[in-house]
Amino acid sequence: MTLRKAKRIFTLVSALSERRVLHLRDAAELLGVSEMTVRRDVADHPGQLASLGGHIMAAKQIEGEAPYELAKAADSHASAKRDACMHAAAHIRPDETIFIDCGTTLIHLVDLIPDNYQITAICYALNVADRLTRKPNVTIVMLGGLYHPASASFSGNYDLDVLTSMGINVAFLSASGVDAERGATCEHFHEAQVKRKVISLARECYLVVDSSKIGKLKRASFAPMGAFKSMITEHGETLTTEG
Amino acid sequence: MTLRKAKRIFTLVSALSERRVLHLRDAAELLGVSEMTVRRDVADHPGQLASLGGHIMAAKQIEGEAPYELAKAADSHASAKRDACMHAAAHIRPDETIFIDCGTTLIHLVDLIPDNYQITAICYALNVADRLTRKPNVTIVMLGGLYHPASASFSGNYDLDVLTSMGINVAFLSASGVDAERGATCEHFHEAQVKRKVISLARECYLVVDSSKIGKLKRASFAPMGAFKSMITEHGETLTTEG
DNA sequence: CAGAAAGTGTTATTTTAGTAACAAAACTGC
DNA sequence: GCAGTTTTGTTACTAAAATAACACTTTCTG
Repeated sequence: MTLRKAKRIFTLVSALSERRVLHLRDAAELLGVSEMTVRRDVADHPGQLASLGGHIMAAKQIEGEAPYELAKAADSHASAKRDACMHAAAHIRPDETIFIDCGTTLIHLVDLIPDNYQITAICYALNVADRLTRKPNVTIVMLGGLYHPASASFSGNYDLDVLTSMGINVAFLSASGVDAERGATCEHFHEAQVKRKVISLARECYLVVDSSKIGKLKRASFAPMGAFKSMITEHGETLTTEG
Repeated sequence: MTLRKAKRIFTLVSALSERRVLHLRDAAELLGVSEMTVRRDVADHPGQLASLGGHIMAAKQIEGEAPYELAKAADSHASAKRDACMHAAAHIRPDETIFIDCGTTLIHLVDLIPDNYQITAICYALNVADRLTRKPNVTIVMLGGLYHPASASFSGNYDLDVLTSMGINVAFLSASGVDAERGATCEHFHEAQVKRKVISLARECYLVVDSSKIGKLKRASFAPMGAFKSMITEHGETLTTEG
């Protein structure tokens, strides 16, 4: 690839980081080349650029496998997750502080926060934070640390202190495995650490999962079922036995 | 709007949360209506859905004013910022730990990190973190805290301790104002706090700005020019007088 | 229940996007 | 500088998308 062409690609990618879509016509003008050349440039860089109905955009924006690695399995049971979150949303109340767990399940819950609710939301996953920024009246508190691509989440001891200094009204937790005997489990140990801390601090905890998780057991255990006020799936809310 | 139509919109929005784009044809089939009706549905809900060359997608995905408020002024001096970052990129070395400041300038620097470099990157802005996740060999450390939409950055006292425990080889700082006498300044006080801490810890600090910032003075002062090894603009590197 | 209004599907038409083929220009290594 | 290659632009063509017009159906209203 020539230097000139590489420069064009770079200019395009840069332009797309500002304006999300660019019409072929405008791109051609921007680069000072013909539309055909832009088409060819885009076709030669399927990893970075994509063309869609005369417009070009960043490939990541349209390829399913989005910003985070976790997108791989994201779509599985998506509608069940969404339905579960619709039930969970009933526990979101204005002027309260909520905790939103990582994973792909609770993303849907963020979308369901009413725009007029004044909410403080605590999270520790990049995809959750990103989604929260679109809510006009939500104050976001993020727990930082080392990034884990598998769950787009962060881990760090320092931030657990932040949690202690906050009053959490409602915590929405997700899990990769739910077992009546052995409780809720997840894949990553650093997540379990955060979950446990949150559960110990929050006034109400809800486990939000799609029903495919029931009966599964994963490596990192973080809570017995009794720790939750209820388990919420696409079928509705189930009070946990301990009450 | 009829209930039927509302249901269709919901189905569409849901489908788009899984697959990012949906062809008109597929959408029509999914909804069991004609393509024309889908077109009309999309046209009637400009806030949620958008059509682009025969494909429909979530409006937010293509509307410029994206995830962060800072997108508003993002494009001003974009090419100058990019050029400045190309000069700054010369100071990125493999196997080192770098700090990347918030703002729209250093986003370009992230794009310029070579894919084969094993880098640890510390940041405290959502847009920077998001961009960093696309780099295959970068370990990300994020400083969390309270989210500030204006700069997409986080602030919190807790996280400054994380910095102390890390060895920072190179810090890339940005600024909204650069004044030979009064040094580097920015808009937000919480940013200045982080910047100061980083400058006190890093082995090498570079100020990366486009030249439009020179001569300007903003509210929050964070360092004299001598604190930086050099100032890098689109015109290249300028050694600061103190050396 | 009649009439109006809104919603939907079909067809025809215009516009735009995608493709292919070839010629012109620019770059490459002698 | 010259043969060969690559890159780019132009044109003509094909496929697809956007629009408009109209007929038909459903829903709403009094």
